Amino acid sequence: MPSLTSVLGALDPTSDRAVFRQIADRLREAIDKGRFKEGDKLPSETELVEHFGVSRMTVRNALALLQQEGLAVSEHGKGVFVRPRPPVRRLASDRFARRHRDQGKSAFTVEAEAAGSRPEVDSLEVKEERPTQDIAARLGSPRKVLARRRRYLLDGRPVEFATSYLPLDLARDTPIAQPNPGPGGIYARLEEMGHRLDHFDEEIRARMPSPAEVRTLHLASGVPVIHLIRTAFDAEGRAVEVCDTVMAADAYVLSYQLPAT
Amino acid sequence: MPSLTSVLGALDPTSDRAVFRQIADRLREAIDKGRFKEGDKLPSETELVEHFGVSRMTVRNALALLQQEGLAVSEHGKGVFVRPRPPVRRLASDRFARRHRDQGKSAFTVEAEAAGSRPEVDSLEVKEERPTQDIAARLGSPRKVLARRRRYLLDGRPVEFATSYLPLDLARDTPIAQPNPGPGGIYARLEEMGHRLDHFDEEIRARMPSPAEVRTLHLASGVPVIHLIRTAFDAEGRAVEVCDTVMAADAYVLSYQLPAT
DNA sequence: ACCATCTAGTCGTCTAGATGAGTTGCTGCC
DNA sequence: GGCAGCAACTCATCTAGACGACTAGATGGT
Repeated sequence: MPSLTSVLGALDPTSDRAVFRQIADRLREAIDKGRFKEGDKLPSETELVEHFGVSRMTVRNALALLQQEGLAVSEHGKGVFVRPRPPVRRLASDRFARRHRDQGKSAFTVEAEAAGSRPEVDSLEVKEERPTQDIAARLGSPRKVLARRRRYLLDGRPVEFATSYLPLDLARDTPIAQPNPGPGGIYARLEEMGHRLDHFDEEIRARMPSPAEVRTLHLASGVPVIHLIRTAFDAEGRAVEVCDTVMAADAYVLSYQLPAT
Repeated sequence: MPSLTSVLGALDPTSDRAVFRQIADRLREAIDKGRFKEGDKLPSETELVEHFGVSRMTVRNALALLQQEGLAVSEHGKGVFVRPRPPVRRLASDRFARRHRDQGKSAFTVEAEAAGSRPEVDSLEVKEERPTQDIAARLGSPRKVLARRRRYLLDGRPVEFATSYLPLDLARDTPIAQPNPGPGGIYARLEEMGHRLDHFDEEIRARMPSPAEVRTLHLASGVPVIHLIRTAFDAEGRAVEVCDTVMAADAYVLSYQLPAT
């Protein structure tokens, strides 16, 4: 067990950089250099207080900084740990290709099982609603919409929360209004109903999660979300579905292939 | 001027929710309801201390929470303000289409001026380097690469930092190795040199910024970054360029159009 | 009119404690 | 051996106060 001094060094009293930032710097360096690896426990607050000769609030400020940066997570009663990087799921831009729609399982399930993970879907809710202004504008201002909400989990960890909106006049009394819309999902049903899909628009934003999103996705502090809004258009140019997805950013890499036209 | 009580209400002493979280909840509600608008000053720490009857650290914890959520920013000596949402720049998936490459200006400059903003590019650096393992793998393991670094600003605000990597054997002694590669940028030069571009791969991640990125992009706390890695392939399937871009997430919406094949 | 200075108000940093609550492992009883 | 309970350690929350640094407006002199 190397001494704390050899791992963290000491503070520079002549520096005008705040002490808690210097402590965070030392810890960050140690993590970057591999002195602490993913999942390792960092020195306890008490140990850092004694090592650097500062008060506990100063040490806590330093640790809070690392958590905001997404480098560390604290666990009450246990310690502060280097944040483990969960395996990421790669979303290819052809994930809605027709050739992926023939199977009975959802794209999420197929991909997850192929990657050796245990997929789950919960919070399934299907209901009719008045659309928000934004959703209504994207769908051509329907009075009401069908909303399909669900949460996706990998190996028990929630990673994504999605809501699909469809104009109610289009979805009412169809399999799309059922909790399970059948093989190939709602896109297969839409095509069967004569809405041949032409293209999708996807808008991507990144931001910090709301408190509700932190609860739903069990997000550690320092983990942003990716907010993806996809609109599906049929061959007549009508927007037939808007899917609003919030993803834990540490669980995803989005991948797009663009032709160089 | 409405009283603080009418805007913020009081705490619930029977709740087991931490006091600083309750204070943050009250402030967040007030912001959501429009009682405080973008750019408005929140009550000072002293005012909140007196209103809620708690110590200053408790109030500061509450305000820190709002800043982590990206809802507020503090300004030393002035106060804590509801974070203004800067106008976002939308990046379309056809932004590298040939038809956009004819003009003398860069895509960034043209788009920014069209949107009425004042674009700048700085930190221009062009040099030869040994590639990192990741870049090397994407480019077919060249021994050395040409790296082109630049930072983009809109109306004086830095919004994006990008580095392009090209295999050195391909870029050496060409206009691409010049600070200004000429009209249409390096993609026009690559095509002139016989590398007809075929397609781009883009990988998108979101995460919290490193301290270096906070400095380079002047990021407020609670603002994540979007990390985009684009690889350009020529008609022979060779990777001719990798562009590594870090964007302030509050300044961008990425937009992709996907065919429903 | 201009500018330097003062001052009140603001957030930033740090100290030194107290109490509470979750986790873990040990100890001693059965 | 098994288990209940205790002790030690962890982070979470909160208090009360001190000093520093930055901002902006008021003051007053040139």
